[in-house]
Amino acid sequence: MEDASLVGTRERILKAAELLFASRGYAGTRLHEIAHGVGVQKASLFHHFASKEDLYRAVLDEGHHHSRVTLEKALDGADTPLEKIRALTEAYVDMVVAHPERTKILLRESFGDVPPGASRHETQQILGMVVDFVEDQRRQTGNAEVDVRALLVGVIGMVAFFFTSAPVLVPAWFADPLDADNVARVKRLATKVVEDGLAASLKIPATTTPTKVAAR
Amino acid sequence: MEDASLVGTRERILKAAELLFASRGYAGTRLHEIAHGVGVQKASLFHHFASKEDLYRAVLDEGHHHSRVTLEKALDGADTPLEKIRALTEAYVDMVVAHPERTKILLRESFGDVPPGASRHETQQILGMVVDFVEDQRRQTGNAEVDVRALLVGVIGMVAFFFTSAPVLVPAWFADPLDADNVARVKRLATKVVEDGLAASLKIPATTTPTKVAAR
DNA sequence: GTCTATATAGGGATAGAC
DNA sequence: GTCTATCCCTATATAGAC
Repeated sequence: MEDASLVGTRERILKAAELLFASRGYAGTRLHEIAHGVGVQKASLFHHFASKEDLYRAVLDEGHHHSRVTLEKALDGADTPLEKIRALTEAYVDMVVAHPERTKILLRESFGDVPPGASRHETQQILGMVVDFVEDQRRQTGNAEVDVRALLVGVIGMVAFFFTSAPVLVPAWFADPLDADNVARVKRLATKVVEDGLAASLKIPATTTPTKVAAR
Repeated sequence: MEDASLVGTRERILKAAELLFASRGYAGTRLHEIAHGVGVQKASLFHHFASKEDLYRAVLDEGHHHSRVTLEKALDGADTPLEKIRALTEAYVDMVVAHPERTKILLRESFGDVPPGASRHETQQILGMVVDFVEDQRRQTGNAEVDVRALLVGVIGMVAFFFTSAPVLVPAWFADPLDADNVARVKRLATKVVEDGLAASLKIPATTTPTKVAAR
């Protein structure tokens, strides 16, 4: 972590923009709010970014890049297929927890909440990467009965929604949704869903003893 | 289903507004688009609703009301606790499938995408109703190890994301996401997650034979 | 109850001094 | 590279005829 005063204005704008785009959406965010968040005048933003749309795309690109790197690293860092899948799942949860705003923006992307010009290309590539890997494994075992895509989409929805939306919807339910307990809880749930879902396909032993969610 | 020409203009406005608010969000939706969807002039909207915000709230209220009625009906229509929980899960999936736009709007609500005045009161009440029921059952078995709230939030995220966001994100993956096959698939996955998650608490036998997702 | 015309405000973007 | 001042457009909302 570097001293905030040492990072360039461009970076501080990106950060403030990410925060606001996440909570208000593209159309709902006002440039003067972003400027205010940075502590600068609205007009100054245009020195760093050509337009609001350009700024949004920069935020989006950063998110895509980070996601891709994180997931690739998880995939490369583990050895066996089972370990890779576990690493992938945990890395995703960790990523969401570490960057809930970014996650929210990517979720918004999946709502069609994007400026006119933007495409879903990047996200599609990243999801494709994950699915390709899992399907590769699946093909080797010859099992065709699991829909990897549906499972992936379901788990993403589960994890992302839990950490980004639940706090807004029912703030009283999870005092601090990002605390270690909750993270562990969701990680366990996600891992279980993934592994049970893929058990038959990947010859993973089903983890399901009737769910005992151990206290921390 | 009534003839479209027989429903009042107010209802047709609500419907067009729901569609647009769902896909573009509150801030991203223009009143003239809604008017165009109805086939009427922009100014005419103000005869039926005092303001854009008022219209949005009406759409939201309708969604809340329908959700509450649907879930209450599912709860009342089943006998044993296990059947009630299954009915609840299936009813939720069916509701999402039948009204993806409404679902998207409620998801947006959980993003904080609401006009200044709105509150999350209604949604909180509905979620509370479900949780209260499940926790009631849980208390009778004395098991304290499952976090019903986390499970509920997770499943909602999984189901809602699958049907509303996945089609936008990766349209190529699910030719028709709302078709019977996909619905069955998700229903099975959701039911499994719920029942495995609650198995220990409700003395439900764990369903987990290593997941075999039967072809239709 | 719907229309045309218009008022008004606010937001994105630019000009140009410093 | 940041500021102040301003342009210009669009979106909500209103007025008032039909």
